[in-house]
Amino acid sequence: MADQILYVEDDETLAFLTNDSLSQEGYNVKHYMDGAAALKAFKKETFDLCVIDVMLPIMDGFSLATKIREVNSQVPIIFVTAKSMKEDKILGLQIGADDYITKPFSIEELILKINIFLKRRFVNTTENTVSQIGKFEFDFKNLTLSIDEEKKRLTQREGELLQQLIIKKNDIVSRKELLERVWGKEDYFLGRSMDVFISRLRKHLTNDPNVTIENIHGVGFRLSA
Amino acid sequence: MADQILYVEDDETLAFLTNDSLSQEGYNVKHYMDGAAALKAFKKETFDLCVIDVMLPIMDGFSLATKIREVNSQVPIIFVTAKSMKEDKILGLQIGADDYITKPFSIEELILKINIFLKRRFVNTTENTVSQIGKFEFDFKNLTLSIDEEKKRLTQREGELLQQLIIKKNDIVSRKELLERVWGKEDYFLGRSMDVFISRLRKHLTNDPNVTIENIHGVGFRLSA
DNA sequence: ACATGCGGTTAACAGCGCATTAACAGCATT
DNA sequence: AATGCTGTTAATGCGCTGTTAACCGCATGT
Repeated sequence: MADQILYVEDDETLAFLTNDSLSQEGYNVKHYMDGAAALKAFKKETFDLCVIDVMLPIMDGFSLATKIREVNSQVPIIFVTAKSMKEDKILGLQIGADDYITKPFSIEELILKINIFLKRRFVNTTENTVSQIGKFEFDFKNLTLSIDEEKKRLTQREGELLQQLIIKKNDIVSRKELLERVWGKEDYFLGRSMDVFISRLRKHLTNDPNVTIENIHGVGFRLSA
Repeated sequence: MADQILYVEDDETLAFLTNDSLSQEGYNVKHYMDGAAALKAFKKETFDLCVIDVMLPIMDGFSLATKIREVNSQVPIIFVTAKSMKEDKILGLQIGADDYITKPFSIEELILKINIFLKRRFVNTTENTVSQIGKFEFDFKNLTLSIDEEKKRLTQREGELLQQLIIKKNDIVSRKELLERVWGKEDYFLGRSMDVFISRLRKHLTNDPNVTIENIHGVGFRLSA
């Protein structure tokens, strides 16, 4: 799911360019020409980050930020200031902006700033680590494998290996790839070690006969559900 | 308790001025002339934030940041770059810097950036001072743990550790994360120290058998209720 | 200056978990 | 049939964990 960005800018040419670049970066950008429209949108949808120009018709950027903060005290806000004016910066940051960028700015710099906040948030929020595999529910973060109200605990290695197999569910994963991703390197003994773990995983997965780990001779394994 | 800032800068005049301003702001600034000295200090003491010049003798700012990240993946790092060099910025931010500032910078701007991070951290830890955990009621601010009209007093460290476990109730928290959040950094002895505290917490929590701190071998702990 | 108490750290040891290794049986491919 | 690959179980041993107790620094009180 792409991160949704609220972008408020009245200069149409700049907005078009920025919107384009951010979209190419993989963000879902919603652009508004004035603060009132932006605020209305913010109240209806959820945004992961806001980029707001300070100089705006109808409602200026600071007022908009204040209104946004009333609804949401967490969402990161980045201000775009027309000139380098120290007082404005301070005012904006006190309102609860998290950063600002001065026109003219390079699009790379803006992307960097956006990434900083979205990366940080990603660390804080609980990543979706639960995958469904047949009748099982596997929680990678908590290393649990559940089926029919029964919950098993896996070890770290078991979990990592299962995770790798699930990522390529119904596809073959080569021994080499598994070894590198789970153990970091490959040699003969680690290979045998992995076989032991495959064996244990199979035992863990017996409760749903539709879920199987099959061996592809000389190549690797395939988890199918 | 004043926030402690690690400041690495080889230009003595600039360092003196900055140090002075930050001290007046109420920060406890420790200044080092080179990366090696700074790293040594970082490993010995706890810092709430780092301000690092990129151009340094002996060990450059990026290398220093990398080393710091090995010990502590959480502490905010602000880079000071001599020129506006895009590649360097990107490199620095990928290493795990949280922001950067370009020379020459106004001291107000630096203070603003510092405040953003320290304020943010503050916001995260102060909300929700009373939490319910099983039959217990834990008041983080007052460091009290109550059950059935019986009230126990916890120590500061016990409280912080319990708080971190409660925040991720029913989820695994890694040893690394606990160490960084409660002790500010990680090493072998602090790890053992933490085990002692886990042991003490378990003793405090015996009155409700449904509340347990379980160990996830080689990973961390999980408080379940 | 000397006790006292408190809280956090370090030391020491017991115990256990789990990845690895070994060993052997069975299977696939040639 | 021969060879290499895989499945499984069991043994081994390292490293992680639980716990008690001693220790140390610091603040407070006498």
